[in-house]
Amino acid sequence: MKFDRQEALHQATDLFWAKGFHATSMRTIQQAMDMRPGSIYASFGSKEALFKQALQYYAANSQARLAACVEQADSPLAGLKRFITEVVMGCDQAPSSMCMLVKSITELTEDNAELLLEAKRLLNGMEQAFAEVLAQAQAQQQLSGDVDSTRLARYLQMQLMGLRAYVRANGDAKEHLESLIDDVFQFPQGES
Amino acid sequence: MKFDRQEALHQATDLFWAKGFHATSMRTIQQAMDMRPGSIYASFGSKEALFKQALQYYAANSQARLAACVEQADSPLAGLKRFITEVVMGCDQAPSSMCMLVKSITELTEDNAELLLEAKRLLNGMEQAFAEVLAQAQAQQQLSGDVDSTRLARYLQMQLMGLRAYVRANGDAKEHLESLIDDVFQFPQGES
DNA sequence: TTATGGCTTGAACGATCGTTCAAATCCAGT
DNA sequence: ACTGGATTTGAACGATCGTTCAAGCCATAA
Repeated sequence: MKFDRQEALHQATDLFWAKGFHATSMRTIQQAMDMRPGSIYASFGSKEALFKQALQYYAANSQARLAACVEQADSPLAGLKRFITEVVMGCDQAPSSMCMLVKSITELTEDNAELLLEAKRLLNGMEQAFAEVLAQAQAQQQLSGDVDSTRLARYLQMQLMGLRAYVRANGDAKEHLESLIDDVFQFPQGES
Repeated sequence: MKFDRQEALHQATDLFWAKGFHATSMRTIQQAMDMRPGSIYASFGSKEALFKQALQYYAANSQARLAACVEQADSPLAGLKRFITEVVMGCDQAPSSMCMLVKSITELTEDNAELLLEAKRLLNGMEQAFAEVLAQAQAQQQLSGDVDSTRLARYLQMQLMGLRAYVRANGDAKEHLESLIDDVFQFPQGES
């Protein structure tokens, strides 16, 4: 039976996502992966390197899910809304209700500067993906071309961060989520 | 020279705030407090107990600063806006740009259930303080009485979470902060 | 069957973790 | 100056941390 690198990385990602970088020990990772330390270090290098690859794995997955939503839906905007709804409504079944990238940026300091930078970089990639979908919506006249799609994406990202953090802090807010999502999708039209 | 419990707790709070619970070791706390382990354990009990008291110290401070803003300002709403502006604009000089309560709720899991619960409880207290200020504004007819001040406070808290998390993830967003704060203060007037 | 080369194993390393406690120190009351 | 109780000290504990590596295992080629 050959060792499945992808599956092992998936297990590590879920663990890191749930417990964070510092609270996850290599011993629990060894258990979750069903691998011995030597093999893990041969495949992934170190705990930091493994975490970095987990971040990348997570980000790639997220972007793929956004792309799938947009492709399946009738319009870019409907796809985006569906993605956000799925993320927010389903986040109590995920390893953590928070985005793993945001959670990592929250936890990490300059003591792990490289990991912090990578998480920021990947989160920026998500924001750009949002911006591209919004630009698509503008190209199809589903959204006014007056507003800057980059600024809209930034606004959207901030709202999503607030939403998920709030759910994490106060889980019984699920009753209000749909109306909050509707609020978020009434984009601000003001200048600046 | 008598040992200053308040000052020691302040140092510990800033350290926990900056680095989080798991990444802060008792040894660095001993250094920051300039105290030996025996004294710390005699005064605070354990690392968990110390962290809990740090959370309470932080929350009390935050509520006091909100109260001071409201008292100094011309109106409750102006005070609230001033508080939020101060928090958001000054958060790059604080130990962390994130609220310590939110950061703790993000980091902690059921492995430290008691700390997680306490952080949620204290954050809820902040939300209630917001709601009280908003109710004051309604009583003075500065804000429409049609909307539920509790719901408005929840919305405000979520926006503030998003704002600070976004600043943490993308520090060069400060140019957009004022307009974002203005957006936040155009409360949603829709039903439920 | 045997030799070879790469992968897996798990005991063990030094460092650091949170925590304890006997000894040293301090200070108020006589 | 002396004493007694409270406080402070810092060495040391067992546990666990991330990591290493010699030894064992197994599939393939001769």
